[in-house]
Amino acid sequence: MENSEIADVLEETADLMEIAAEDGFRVNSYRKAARTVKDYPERVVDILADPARKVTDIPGIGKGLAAVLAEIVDHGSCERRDALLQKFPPTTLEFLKIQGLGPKSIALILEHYRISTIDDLERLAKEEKLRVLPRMGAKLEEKVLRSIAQYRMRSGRYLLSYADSMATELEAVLRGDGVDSVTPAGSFRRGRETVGDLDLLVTGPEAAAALDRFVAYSRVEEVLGRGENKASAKVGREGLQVDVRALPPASFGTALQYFTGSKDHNVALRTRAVRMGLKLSEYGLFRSEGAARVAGETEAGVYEALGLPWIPPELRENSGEIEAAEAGRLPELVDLSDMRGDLHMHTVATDGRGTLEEMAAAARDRGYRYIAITDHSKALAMANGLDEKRVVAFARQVREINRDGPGIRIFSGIECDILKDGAMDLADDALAELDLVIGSVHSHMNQESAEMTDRLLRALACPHLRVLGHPTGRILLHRDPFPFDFDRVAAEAAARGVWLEINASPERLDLHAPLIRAAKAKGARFTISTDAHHPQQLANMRYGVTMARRGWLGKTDIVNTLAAGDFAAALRKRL
DNA sequence: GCCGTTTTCGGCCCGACTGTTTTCAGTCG
Repeated sequence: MENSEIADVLEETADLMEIAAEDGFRVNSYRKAARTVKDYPERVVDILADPARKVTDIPGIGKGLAAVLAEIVDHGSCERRDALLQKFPPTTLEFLKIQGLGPKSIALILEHYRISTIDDLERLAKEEKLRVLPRMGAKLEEKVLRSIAQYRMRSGRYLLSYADSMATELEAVLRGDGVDSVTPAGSFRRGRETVGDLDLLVTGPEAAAALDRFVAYSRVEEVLGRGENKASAKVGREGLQVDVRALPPASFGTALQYFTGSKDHNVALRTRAVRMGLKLSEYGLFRSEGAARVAGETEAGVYEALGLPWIPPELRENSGEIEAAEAGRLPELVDLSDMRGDLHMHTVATDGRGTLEEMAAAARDRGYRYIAITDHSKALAMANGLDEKRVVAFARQVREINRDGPGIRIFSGIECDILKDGAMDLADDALAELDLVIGSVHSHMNQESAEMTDRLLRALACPHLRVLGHPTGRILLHRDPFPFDFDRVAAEAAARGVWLEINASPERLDLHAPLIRAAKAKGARFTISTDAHHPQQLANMRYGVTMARRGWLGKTDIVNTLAAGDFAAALRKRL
């Protein structure tokens, strides 16, 4: 059983407990455990199976949840969940996804009506049967019907790149006379690979007017709320929820800190503030006694007043960053400007849209010193993948181009399929002709964990392999990572000098933060590459850098920050 | 249910907005 499946069961149990009006703090413990388990670099199953290990060493897992984890691993559920499911059928959990309905309202509805599906709920609202319940009225029925329509239309999460373009679009709408700044916050600012909504902070004497422009914007589909200081709306055909807040300059720093989150990071900071005799809210940092303001104008000032250096948003997940900040051991994070080359891209030779020359020119324009052209191998027949003969010809072509001085160093490469049994898709002597071999899994992704682990370990043993491409194979919002023993593979890659790719394609962003940190702990080194299929997609590098930052990586962890000569030297010597 | 530089018991972050109400509970972030 994978950690993500365990996390799902915990999360579902928490939902049920909440509807059953169980103690909120206990519910919170389950939710926290779900998050921790989901991101934990090791499989909980393996820890439970190892008599020398204790799951209670995982933060947030105590005696009670340890027993629950054992139950879940043992038979897919736990006693508490089973009991609650007797009262609340699993389909009623979907009601929580309907905006406007929380656990209290759902419990109330279920108390009065025997319904179990969203369709039932819709019928109740249409027949005006909700308004007879206490604290419910016509407005709520309308809202429920609208939310149900939206629920049926989409998954509720959006790619980081989509939020990015929306933020840019709305910044232009919000700017105007008397608006000093428009700043995105939230999970977007932390660089999460998907976001649920977008938070924009506006300051300036005419910030209220910016709210007016926002709710009147032509691409706003539905206004969810409009108060003095805040407006919320669904924007665009996809219905991304955007919250815009107008702020006074005196509290901009605390507001930016607060709305950037994460929730867990904020809770930890507030707890720290309380211990120091302070109170932190989005309006400022105050003394508990007398309420004198201590900080608030700048984010750095807030952290400073709490005895900490400023913490980069990408690290704010309450996963050790506060402790590291306190000890003066925050990492010096890699920056987009550190990148010297892009090592994974495709051309018209296979399924790319640009020629080799166009890709090289676009890379040169970005200021890169080198690139690797890495088209597909023959197993991807659909993409017209290269066979041995074409590989040899391609390597020769690149040598000739480099002799002509193209203004950027070009390395000949391949994204070679790792076949079902872990063999490489191309013969050794063909691979030996190339400067850079990336190995990637594109097929048979439903193998059992043990089989996939063996497959990857065998691939790592290929002496020509230099990079493991998009290591987990996930496609965001579409395909889960394939299961394998990541720690073992990362350790083996480190031992053999194979670099792990951080694939910057917005649909992949693979590896992601928890795995990057786990791999670094095993001694792994990394590449960040775009997997571009079009010259414009080279710009996606920034998302890959964001993932690396979220994984606490510095410049020295990433080989394509090396100068061209040093990188070429690193290519030649594999351990 | 977790956790401990005030603690093994008693805390656990804080506030805006909405709708349904005549003072506030529920939802949301």
